[in-house]
Amino acid sequence: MISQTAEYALRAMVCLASREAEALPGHVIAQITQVPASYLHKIMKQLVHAELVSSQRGPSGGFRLTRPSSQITVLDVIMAVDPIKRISHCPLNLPEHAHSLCPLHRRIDDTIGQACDAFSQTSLQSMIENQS
Amino acid sequence: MISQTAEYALRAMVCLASREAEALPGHVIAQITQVPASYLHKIMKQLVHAELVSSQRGPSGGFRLTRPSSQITVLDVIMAVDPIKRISHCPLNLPEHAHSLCPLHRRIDDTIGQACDAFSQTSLQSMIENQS
DNA sequence: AACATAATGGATATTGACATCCATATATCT
DNA sequence: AGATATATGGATGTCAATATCCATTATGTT
Repeated sequence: MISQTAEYALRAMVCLASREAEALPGHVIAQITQVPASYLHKIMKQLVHAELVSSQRGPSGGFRLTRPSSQITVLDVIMAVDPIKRISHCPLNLPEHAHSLCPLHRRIDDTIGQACDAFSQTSLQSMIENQS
Repeated sequence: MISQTAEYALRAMVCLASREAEALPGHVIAQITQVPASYLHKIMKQLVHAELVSSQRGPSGGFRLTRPSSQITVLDVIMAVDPIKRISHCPLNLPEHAHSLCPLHRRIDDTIGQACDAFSQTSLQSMIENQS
């Protein structure tokens, strides 16, 4: 459903959300979220690039959210690190399906759409009640 | 959302559904569905093992559905070749999440569940109107 | 019996996601 | 200025999913 990378990114973002306004260094996030530290750095870079988190080098530096956790959705995070691809045309490339998907891919894409909707309606804030 | 293998399996099953009762050899299915023939054989073997299709060797042999297409769902096909895994426990293995998922994984698993529901409510038959 | 057709099984190759490592750049503190 | 802490960038390694290939087995036809 979602990739390992997206799972890691979500853990890191929930971790940051639960300590809002505090800058957390990468190795601390890695320790808390159980994500391999060296790989997490790759992911954090993508989140910085997507402007979901800001970074600060040097002592007492680290990462923090750029927006309140209520304004960041699960979908935002997923799309930043591992974009969900919608099916825009039938992979068979048949001429008769040029402008509308065949029933199979119509159905699959609808389901992808439902998942995106669900993820877009869930903010990070809503995940930090009771959260470790 | 679904793996390449599941996509291939679905194409093959829809292909068989649209030619019900006729045995189609693997290379014909491969040609129609644009799935690499040698890889398709691997997949067909899994579908046979799951008893969604039966196979017949020799001349005029091939594959055919074991049940009417109205009684096979998209989920049946996906689970046969690439089982969707539900999240049964928090991957962090925290003691406080031993018996209930944390909000993040609760949300993700709910979405997986919704997708499974959608796929389980869609029969192969419903995909063969207008289908090539 | 011989032949042709088709599935099955097993070994191997390719590719991309995941992961590690090391060097470098940047910032803070004393 | 020097030392330390931290992010960044690039090269490389690992592994599972995907894909290919060839030999073997089964079945129908002549």
